[in-house]
Amino acid sequence: MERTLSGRERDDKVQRIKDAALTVFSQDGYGQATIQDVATEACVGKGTIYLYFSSKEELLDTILLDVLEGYRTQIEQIVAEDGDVRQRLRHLLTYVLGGADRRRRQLSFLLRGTSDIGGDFKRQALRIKKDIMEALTGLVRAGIERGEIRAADPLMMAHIISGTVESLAAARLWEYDELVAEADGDNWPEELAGLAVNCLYQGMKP
Amino acid sequence: MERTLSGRERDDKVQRIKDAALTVFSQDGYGQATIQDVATEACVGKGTIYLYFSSKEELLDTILLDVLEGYRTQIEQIVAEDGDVRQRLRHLLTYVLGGADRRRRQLSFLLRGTSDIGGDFKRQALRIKKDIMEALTGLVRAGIERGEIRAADPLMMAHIISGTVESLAAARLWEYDELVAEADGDNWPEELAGLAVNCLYQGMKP
Amino acid sequence: MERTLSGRERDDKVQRIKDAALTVFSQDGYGQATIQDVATEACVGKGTIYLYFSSKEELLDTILLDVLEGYRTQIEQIVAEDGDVRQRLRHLLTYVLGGADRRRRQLSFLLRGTSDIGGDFKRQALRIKKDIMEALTGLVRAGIERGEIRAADPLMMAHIISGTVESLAAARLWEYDELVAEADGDNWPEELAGLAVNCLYQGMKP
Amino acid sequence: MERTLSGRERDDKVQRIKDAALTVFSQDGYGQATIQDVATEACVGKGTIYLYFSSKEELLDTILLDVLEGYRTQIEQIVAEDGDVRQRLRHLLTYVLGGADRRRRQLSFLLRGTSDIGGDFKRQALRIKKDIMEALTGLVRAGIERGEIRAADPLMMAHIISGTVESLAAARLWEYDELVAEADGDNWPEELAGLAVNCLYQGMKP
DNA sequence: AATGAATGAGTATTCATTCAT
DNA sequence: AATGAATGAATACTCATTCAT
Repeated sequence: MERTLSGRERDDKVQRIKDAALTVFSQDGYGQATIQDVATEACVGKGTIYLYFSSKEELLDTILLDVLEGYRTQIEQIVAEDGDVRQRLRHLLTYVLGGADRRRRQLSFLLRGTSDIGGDFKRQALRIKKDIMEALTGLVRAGIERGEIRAADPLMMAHIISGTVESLAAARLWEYDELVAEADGDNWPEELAGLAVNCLYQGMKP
Repeated sequence: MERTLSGRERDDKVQRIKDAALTVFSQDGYGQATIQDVATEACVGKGTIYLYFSSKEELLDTILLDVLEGYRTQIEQIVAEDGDVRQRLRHLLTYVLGGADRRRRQLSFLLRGTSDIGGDFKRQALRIKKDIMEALTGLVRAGIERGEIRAADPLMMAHIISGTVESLAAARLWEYDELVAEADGDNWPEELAGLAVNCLYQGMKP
Repeated sequence: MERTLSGRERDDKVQRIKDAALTVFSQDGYGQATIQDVATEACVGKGTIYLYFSSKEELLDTILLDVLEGYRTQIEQIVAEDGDVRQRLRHLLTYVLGGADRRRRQLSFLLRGTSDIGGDFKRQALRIKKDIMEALTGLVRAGIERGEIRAADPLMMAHIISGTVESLAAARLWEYDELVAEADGDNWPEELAGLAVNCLYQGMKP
Repeated sequence: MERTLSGRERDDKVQRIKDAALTVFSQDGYGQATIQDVATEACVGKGTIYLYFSSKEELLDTILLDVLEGYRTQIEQIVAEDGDVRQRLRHLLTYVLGGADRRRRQLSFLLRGTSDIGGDFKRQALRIKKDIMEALTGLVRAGIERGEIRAADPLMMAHIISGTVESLAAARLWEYDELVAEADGDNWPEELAGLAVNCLYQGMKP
């Protein structure tokens, strides 16, 4: 009867637990959610979770890093695309604003989730944030080199881009303004992304 | 014969408790912080806190709203100033980026920890966020009317402003990039604000 | 301005506090009732109660003893009356069953209140209970001497009397049977008392 | 793979907790007893109690109802016996007065502590008390039909019986009179029961 | 004498974690 | 490997009691 889980089976179970944790934590908040909740959502026993994660906090850290890394990967990929920078920027915004429930849960995590994390993990999270900023800075630099973007402080521009993305994402998540709340066309994320990029490009000067 | 706290005395004590809670919550996170920690920091007994707040969560909600309202008030004030809009924008950024420890604690609070908040409070918090967005939108509209800003979607521009501010503030708080981390002149917030406003105005188009 | 309460004033206040405690304790139970509840009901400050009672428990003990002593006094008085024993028994029952709200609160105390009392007080309470049983025993003995009651164990008869009284009183208090619940004539306590005494006298033998 | 408590195991544990609670509550009173006391007495962890009872109060209610129901069951059984009513009455008294420590604890419980019970539970408790009174009333009616007992108000007679039993039981519990306190023969409960029944039958009339 | 603000000891309750099966 | 019953550390919250005014 003794049997060892194949790597594939193991990975499936771990993923199921992480998905459940993402759902439950983003719904109730890390503090309110219980391990039992996660276990129930994942259709496993409480004890099983401890076979794969040493503590509730490690579970939190893991999925936070997962989400962050997912973003980094995706953003780095978009940044590395061929073609003009403006198009890549539109991709970026479309990616963050689009996506269905699962992405929204992830976003909810990113935008508020750092309240219960320990110092050891914080460093990794900041490392990833830095990576993302660097990717954006690189994108700006590429635009300047290609003559698509005017020569200005690339890091500041990266902040402007990143901040705009996050602000729109938050608005979408909490639904606090019309720009995002009332968007309902089939491809509203793309349209919104286009609008945002236009604004970013032209600046505020008349 | 009687001994009832005057309004002033009462307010002082309440403020002491809120300050202590802000300090402790922003340091350890709401979940980790204990009421005893707050009481010790405020130099009062545990029970005293419950004379003024019905629960730990009410204390959290109260200071979160306080901080948010403080920001709203200040921002609305800056937005209502006379003079050109560009100058007001610089003020705004300087205000958020500047400030000493207390302001940093508040920021840390805003940018972290909405993981443990309940539905009733959430509505108020979003109401305030909306107010802030509306104030910014108004500022953009004023700029357009005055011919200082080109005619574009004011709400999108407000997002760009708000996002930029938050991104820079977060960078300052978590110290994850050089732009902010290495700023050390006497008036770096102002200089950074100026730089940001320039970028915002001119846009990315070459 | 310094002034000492006259004995009369002092007694009034003590009585007000005891009345309030009787009301509150019998309503909510000693465990649930708070000193603040008692103070509010008595229209005094919390601190004032501690001028006259050293602790919540002493307050409980005091009113329990008060109630018990009131019963003892009343019963000893009835037992000492002139005239035939049967008449005195009717008085006794009428006294316990009759009386308005205040008496009911007292009863509620007597019939359930011994759950939270300490050992030191218990002795006094039992002393009084014993006194009451002795008074009843004496009444039976008097009846036997007068030829009104057949010669049998007087203590057992005292138990029968006392038990009957308590059982009817409890039924009235908790309203769990028709005999008492539906009594509503103007002088139902007397009628019920008469019925009980008849039954007690004639016994069950056919 | 699985490990779920069988019904039997579960019942055993629940019973152990209820026994412990009965012991502790009757010793120290509900208010003074702590859940830790009960857990220690039951040789389980504090948390285990909450696996089977949702609160301290539910535990109290449960054992109170258990004890009451035990009495009801036993009394209804005795009442339903064959043979003459007088004999059944003796059984009844012997049952209540006799019994070893466990029964005394139960009695102590019934006669003390209804000071902390809530409204929902109260109804059930009164329902049971009513059932007991009805059983006694039925016994009296049976006696009347059989010609063993004179025709009189059966409910009043039930009160007389019930009151006598309780009065004697209380005397035994608190040991406040000689009738019960000095009883020490091997079968004193039966003798006392016989004496009581004699008195009840013959009445007080000479 | 009277008061009620302040206090902290005391406790019910929760829940992450363990471990026998 | 998987489970969930058992556990007790940890903590929010209550309230009797004190004491400055």
